[in-house]
Order: sequence, then structure tokens, then C-alpha cells
Amino acid sequence: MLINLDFESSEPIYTQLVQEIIAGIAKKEILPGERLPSVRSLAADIGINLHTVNKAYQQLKQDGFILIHRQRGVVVNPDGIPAADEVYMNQLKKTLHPLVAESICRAVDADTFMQVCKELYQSFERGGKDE
Amino acid sequence: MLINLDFESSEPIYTQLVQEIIAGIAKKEILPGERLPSVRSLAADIGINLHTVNKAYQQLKQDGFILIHRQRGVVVNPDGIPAADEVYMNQLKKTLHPLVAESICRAVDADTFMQVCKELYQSFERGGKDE
Amino acid sequence: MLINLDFESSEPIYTQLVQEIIAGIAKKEILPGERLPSVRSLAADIGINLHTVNKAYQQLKQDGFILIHRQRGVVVNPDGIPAADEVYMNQLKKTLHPLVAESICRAVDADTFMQVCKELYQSFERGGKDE
Amino acid sequence: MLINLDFESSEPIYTQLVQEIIAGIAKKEILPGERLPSVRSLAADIGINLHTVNKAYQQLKQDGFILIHRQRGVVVNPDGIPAADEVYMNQLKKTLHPLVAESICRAVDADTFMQVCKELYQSFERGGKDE
DNA sequence: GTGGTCTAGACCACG
DNA sequence: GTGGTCTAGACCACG
Repeated sequence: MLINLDFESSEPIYTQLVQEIIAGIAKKEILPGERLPSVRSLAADIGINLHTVNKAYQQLKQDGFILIHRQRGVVVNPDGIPAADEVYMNQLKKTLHPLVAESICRAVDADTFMQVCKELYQSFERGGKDE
Repeated sequence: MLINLDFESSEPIYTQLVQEIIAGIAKKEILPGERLPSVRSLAADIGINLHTVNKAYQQLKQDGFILIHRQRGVVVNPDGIPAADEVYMNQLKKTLHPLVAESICRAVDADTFMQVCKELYQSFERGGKDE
Repeated sequence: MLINLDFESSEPIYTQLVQEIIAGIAKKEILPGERLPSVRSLAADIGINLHTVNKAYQQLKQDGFILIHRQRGVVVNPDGIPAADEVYMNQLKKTLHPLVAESICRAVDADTFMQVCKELYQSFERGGKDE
Repeated sequence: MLINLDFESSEPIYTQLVQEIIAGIAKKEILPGERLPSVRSLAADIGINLHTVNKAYQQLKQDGFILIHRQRGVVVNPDGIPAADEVYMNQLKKTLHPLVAESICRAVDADTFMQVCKELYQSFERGGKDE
């Protein structure tokens, strides 16, 4: 899996890292039960601090994506990622809301918007070269 | 237009304000050429800092949503909001990307995702009671 | 509220801090909506690192005890603490299980055990001098 | 006796092992004077490290649950487990304190809390299927 | 070797 | 002044 970080972005590094790993799982580059690099080795590989990696891992653990064994390291949740519940769907809507609002203002119609979503979905199925 | 702010959110107040105003424009509650309250009066109405409102207005101006005249005050861009260009669409894709990734992991399929988007679009057309 | 930490304990400082603050809420020394000290001032008062206080606050936030406003600081959840749900009760049972097991081995009968619990409850109602 | 370990728990394995054995004694699945498996065989059975089992046994010995003979192996204390003394009761109170505090905050009243304890006691008498 | 905890110190966004 | 992020470096428990 390729981790792609933008150090100039205002998006925190740990958030970007979280998103990259989720993308890797979505693309099935890492499967349930598979190991992720240790905090230290990933930090060294990327060239960031170990605490930053740790913060990303803690959030992924919190959200059910990974399990952290103190000894055996970090693995993608072997039971799979928890399916979307009402809380997730509401959160998703809340996040999409301003994107839809601005798109409407800028004359992007619903079909175009949905087409963009569909293509993103397909890019993950095809191996996710959109990243 | 109703401005709805969540002071407990981690989203900065000025960002929420920007989004609320954009939502108001999307719902056609405020039309091109119409005036927005002055920085001072809006700040007083909502009970937030002058700088916060100013920051929001500056960003809206930057993005082509409003014009700020020294004398005539703040108006929604009379020429309409600049239509989406390639830069906007790329930015949109980049923002949607992690949402799609997590949704895939959580077993939300493309049709469900697009249905959520469609409903959001419809909520704006109907007057945006989803806010 | 008095924060009482044991730096010799194997219990992490941030965990002790979490427990002390929960005890303060249980004793009604801090009420819903009331402010807690800022991360920095509490760290300075106790003589520990700001990150340690932050970790405690983050956990309290996670568990619904407090809200963290970036500007206005930290307040006890004005809506009150989320009531126990099934998850909490199961967690509680799981934590009590080994305590009951060892107590049985050591000839502490159910009535004595429950009496200890009752007295602890009463100590909180009386102002919690048991701490 | 069934040893049930959760390798995904943040609770150290040796602590879980200690608790499982104490639970077995509480349920009278192993009686005073009865032998426990050797360090080696238990480690092999469960599939964990020798040191982990050893650490658990050392703690059980320390707390008076078992005796470790060079030749005769490991036996549950034939004189029975040392009864609770003041030290134990104080330790128990200290452990229960944060559980009671959080339960109060979460609107679990004393009767409910004690009922949970009572049911745990009963589960041990009935053979401890709650484990 | 692994993650967990803690410290010290820095810079930043927000308001 | 507030919390958020990030770094660098240290020591520890676990196995």
C-alpha cells in the first residue's frame, strides 16, 4: 500500500494517514486480519514522528478499522469493518451537506454530482488509481 | 435566512458561517444582488466576534459568492456564483474521496451513497428543511 | 474539587485524573455546564505535562462527560452524562467479575461485598470523603 | 477448567490468566490441594509464552492462591485461600470506587449496582457460566 | 521488538 | 488565552 501525504495541506498529517489507510482497505490492498506496519517502522518509513502515526492508529482503532495488540502489533479488524449504522449515515449526510450546497450554487446538477460519486466508487473497485 | 451554528463542534465558527450562507444561497433564500447584513449587525445578531464574521465574509468574497462594497455593503454576487470549473471539480473529488472510501469499507454501496446525495439535492430544492 | 494523584501507582496518571474528575462529578462538586480548568492551568496546578491532562480530557470527552470548546475551554456536559446503556452494564459486569471471584475465594460473602458497594454509594452522596 | 483469554484485550495475558485461575477456584472447579498444570504444559496447551504462565503463577503464589513445589509441581493452597484482611478490603474499596463513581454519573442507582454484584455471586455458585 | 506513557518544547488556528 | 498538532526523546511492561 502506498501512503501519500501532503505536508503542505492544512489537513493534519494523522488525518491524512487515517484516510490513506482506509482507502487501502477500501481498495482491498490490505485485507481483514492482515498486519499493518508497526508504529515505529511506519513513522520511520514516512519520515514522521511516531506519535503522529500512533494518533492515526488510535483513531482507526476507535472507529473499528484495526485492532492493536500490544505485542503482535496492528492488524486490520479480522471481523471486517463495522457496517454503517444510523450514526454513520447521519454523519455522512452532515458532511455531504455543504458539498451539495456549494455544488448547487456552482450549477453542478444532481446527476453530475452523483456521476462523480459513481466514478469514485468505480475507481476503488478498479484498484483506486484516483488517489 | 436562519444561521445555525454549533458552538460545540470542532468545525471553526467562521467555516460554519460560510457554509450556512452558501446553504442559504443554494436554497435561494438569498438571491444574487441581495444584501447580506453588515459584519457588525450579523456579529451582534448571532452573538459572535466581529473578526469571525469578517473572516467568513472574506472567504465568501474570495470564492466569488459575495461582493463587499465599502459603501453599499455586502451583496450576493449579482452575476451569480461562478460556475464549477475543473479546479472546483477536482477539489470536490478530493473531498469526496475519503467519504467514498469509508463508505465502501462500511458496506454502503454506490446506489445508497448516490441516493443520499440525491435526497440532499432535493432537500435544497424543497427549501432545505434538512439543515 | 481536589485532584488526588498517586505518582507511585502503576495506574497511569491520565487514568487517575479521569477517575478523579468523574468522582468530582459524581459528588456533584462540579455540575453539568460548569467549567473545568484549561489544559494548561490544570497541568501547571498538578505539576504534570499538558499532554497528560489533554489525554485525560480527550477520554472524558469520548465518554460523554465533558465538551471541549476550542475557545471557551472545557465544560461538564450540560445535557448531563449519558445514562448507562447495555454496553456500559456489560463492561461493568466484566470489570466486577474478577473482583467478585477473588472475594469469593477470600471468604467475602455477597452481603459483605454489597455492603461495601452501598457504603461507597453513600460516601458519594455525603460528599465523598472516601477518596 | 476452561481458560478463556482475549488476545485483543489491553489487559495483559498474564493478568487474564491469573483471573481465570482465580475464577476456577471461586467456582470450585479446582479445589485446595489439587494440582494445576505445569508451567510448560499450560503454556503449550494455551499456546502462550512460558514466561507469561510463570508470571501468572508467581503472582498467584504471591497472593496465597497456590504453592509451587520444585518436585510436586503447582497446587492450589491446601490450607485454602487466605481470608480477606483489612488490606484486601481496602484494596477492594479502592478498586470499586471509580466503578461506583462512574455508575452514579450514569444514573445507575445503588440497588441496581448491588443487584449486578449479587447476580455475579450467584453465577459463581451455579458454576460460573457467566465467564 | 512492540505499543503505552510521560515529558519538554514548539508553532498554529481561532476568536 | 484556548485547544490542536507535531516533534524529539525517554523509560516501561509485555512476552
